[in-house]
Amino acid sequence: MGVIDRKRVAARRAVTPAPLPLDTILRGDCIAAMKALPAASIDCIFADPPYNLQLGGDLNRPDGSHVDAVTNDWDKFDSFATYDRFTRAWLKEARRILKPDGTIWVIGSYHNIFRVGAAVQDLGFWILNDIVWRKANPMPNFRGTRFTNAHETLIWASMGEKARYTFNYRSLKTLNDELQMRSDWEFPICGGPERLKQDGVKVHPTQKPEALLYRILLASTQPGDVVLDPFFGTGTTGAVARRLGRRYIGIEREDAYVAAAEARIAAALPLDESLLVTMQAPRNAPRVSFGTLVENNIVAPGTLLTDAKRRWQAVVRADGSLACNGSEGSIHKLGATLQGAPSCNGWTFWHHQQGDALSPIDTLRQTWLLATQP
Amino acid sequence: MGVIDRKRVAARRAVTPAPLPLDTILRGDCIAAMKALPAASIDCIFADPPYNLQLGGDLNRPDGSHVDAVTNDWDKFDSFATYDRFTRAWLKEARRILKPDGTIWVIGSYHNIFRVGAAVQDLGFWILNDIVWRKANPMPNFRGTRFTNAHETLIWASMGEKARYTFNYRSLKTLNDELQMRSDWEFPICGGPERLKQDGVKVHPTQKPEALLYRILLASTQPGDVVLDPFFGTGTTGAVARRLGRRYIGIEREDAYVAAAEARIAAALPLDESLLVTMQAPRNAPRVSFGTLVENNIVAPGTLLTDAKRRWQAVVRADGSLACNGSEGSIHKLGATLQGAPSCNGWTFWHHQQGDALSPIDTLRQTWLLATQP
DNA sequence: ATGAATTCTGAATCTAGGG
DNA sequence: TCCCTAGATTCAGAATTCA
Repeated sequence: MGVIDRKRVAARRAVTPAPLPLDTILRGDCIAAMKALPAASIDCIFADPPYNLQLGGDLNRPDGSHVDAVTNDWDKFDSFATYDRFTRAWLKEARRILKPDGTIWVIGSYHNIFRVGAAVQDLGFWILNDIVWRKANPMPNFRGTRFTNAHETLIWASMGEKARYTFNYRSLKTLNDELQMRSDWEFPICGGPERLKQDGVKVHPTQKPEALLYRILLASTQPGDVVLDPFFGTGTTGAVARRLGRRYIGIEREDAYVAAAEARIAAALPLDESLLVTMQAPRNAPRVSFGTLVENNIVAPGTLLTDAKRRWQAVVRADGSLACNGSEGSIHKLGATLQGAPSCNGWTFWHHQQGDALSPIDTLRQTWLLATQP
Repeated sequence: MGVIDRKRVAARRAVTPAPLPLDTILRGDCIAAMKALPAASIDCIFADPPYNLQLGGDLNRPDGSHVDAVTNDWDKFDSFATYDRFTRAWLKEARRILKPDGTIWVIGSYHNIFRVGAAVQDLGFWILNDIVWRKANPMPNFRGTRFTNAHETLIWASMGEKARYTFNYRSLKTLNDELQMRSDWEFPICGGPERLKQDGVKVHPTQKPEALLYRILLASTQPGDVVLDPFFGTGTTGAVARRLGRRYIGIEREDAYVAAAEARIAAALPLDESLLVTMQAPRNAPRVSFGTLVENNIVAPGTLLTDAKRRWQAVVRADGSLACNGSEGSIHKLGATLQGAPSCNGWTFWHHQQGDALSPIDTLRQTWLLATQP
């Protein structure tokens, strides 16, 4: 449970097993290929499995054997069961190779996403969000028989309820003009120069836009992390991973897709490392205690602090504790006590006189950090 | 498979069985109550079952106030297996009492919707659409640990692949300014005078907005059709059905909810036709973040931006943040920091080289809007 | 009375680290 | 594993209070 900080990220990267086939495309069946990868070795998985049950050619049984051509007459229950077996088989392997603090993304439509989501939960993953990709330019419903199918759904899950995971909250908030990123994302469908074509014909029927993978990888991975895509197709995941300084492993069965993906990724330009520095959460800054400021006489014992509305006034004591009206405690504890609140961030609650105005003591901490950090 | 025309609708209404308890609320367990209804007698079902939220401890806002969460007993289930049994039991009864050309709607969140969707498919329903309700004003993620959970999902299904169903395509297109209605709908959450309160406290923790039911009933029922809601709550379905000239049957266990629903429905007035026109919301221009331009490579990471007088030069980073002389932040924040101003419109402050001249980055946003908007 | 400012609240699987 | 403490964290709209 919780978001991973940088120290921990560095520690876990150091133990990444050596034999991973980094930045390559493994040709073949995704379940067999995943079986050959070491356990707990992957930071993030993005999976775009086949959507439509009637595309029988895309289905394999858990043992790897091919499912014979599905006709229009196939029995409905049987086909759902077949799809479920396939889904649970590849998800199980995905779970085996993910690190304990890794996450998995799966994209789908109403044809398959409910089955995928139930399987994700049944296998012990813990859903963090479902994300809606709103298509800016979806294909209309030509016959006027339903609502325009204008979105697809992504599921984002960690390894379990208590598992840690990476979520670059500050980066995403910055990306969204200082508003929390929501669970509904709008992107155009993949077209224009980005859409891979061969002799004027699109190479892959469901090529995903790079903007979608850009947001996914920026949100849930760190530079250097290993991203696996078991349904690699024409390699959108690999191209974006390379641009963003992440390592990728792709798995793909069709030779034509592999060839297109390799050319495409080779042409993708990695961003300069300095550009991959993103906004960091304050929790990743070194911790400074209030006592440090007192010890260094940034705040002298005897200084009077008040809240923003001057309802309470407390005196700083020699050990960095505060005292007010017979109550005492740390900057946090006393703030909580006085307000009758369960908790309180003392850094922003307590203020000191700064000329005519009041200034939160957090500014003193920032000054101290700037002065002491290299 | 297909949309029902009016003649066929008239024919099927003629054989509606007599003993239906129309426009009443049945008090009790939804499965038992449905068992007492005749088979193939209902035109449409709207179901808002418990979501099985599985909340942890208490949650406080950053200002210390407490979040009033859904802690009701009716939302507690032992396990996924228990929830699945409950779901399949009520869906099975729903299927029995629906007419062959009826449809069912179920709303849920990522906690339960995948299980519901899989059950819907397993029981032989045919999913017509999944619909996303985008909340205009969702509760934020206070801890910064995930994406803001800003939507809920609806499943709309017919009785089978070949089943007929009602879809008022023209009505919905008119409602949507002569554009096909899409699968993503935006409404505010239920609040204001519409939200039922008793002594200042909300009567029901999850009251749905009437606008949502309005669109559902307008899309998938005809005047006079019978709409069943097995989780009636405070009767949003009944109130809207009455306004739109549909008949309703509600099922609800909690006496307090039943009483509130009865009073509410009695006060609901059939809607004047002129009001239908005014209920169309104007489509406001979508907000575009600077990050959108970066994600879509309109502005590449590494691009240099300056202010109009070239006093400062900043580099665009991968998450859409800017960096300049050791300062960093969003286009707005960094502009404010450099100028020592409290705020700054980054769109007009920052410029990029355009031939020999400088051009504000707002022009890039305008170009993007023109290219992506219909 | 009117507008500005402040407060309140909504289906939420909502922390991290050390002892 | 439990307990304790530090301290990081929110958006839109409606309701209410204040000037």
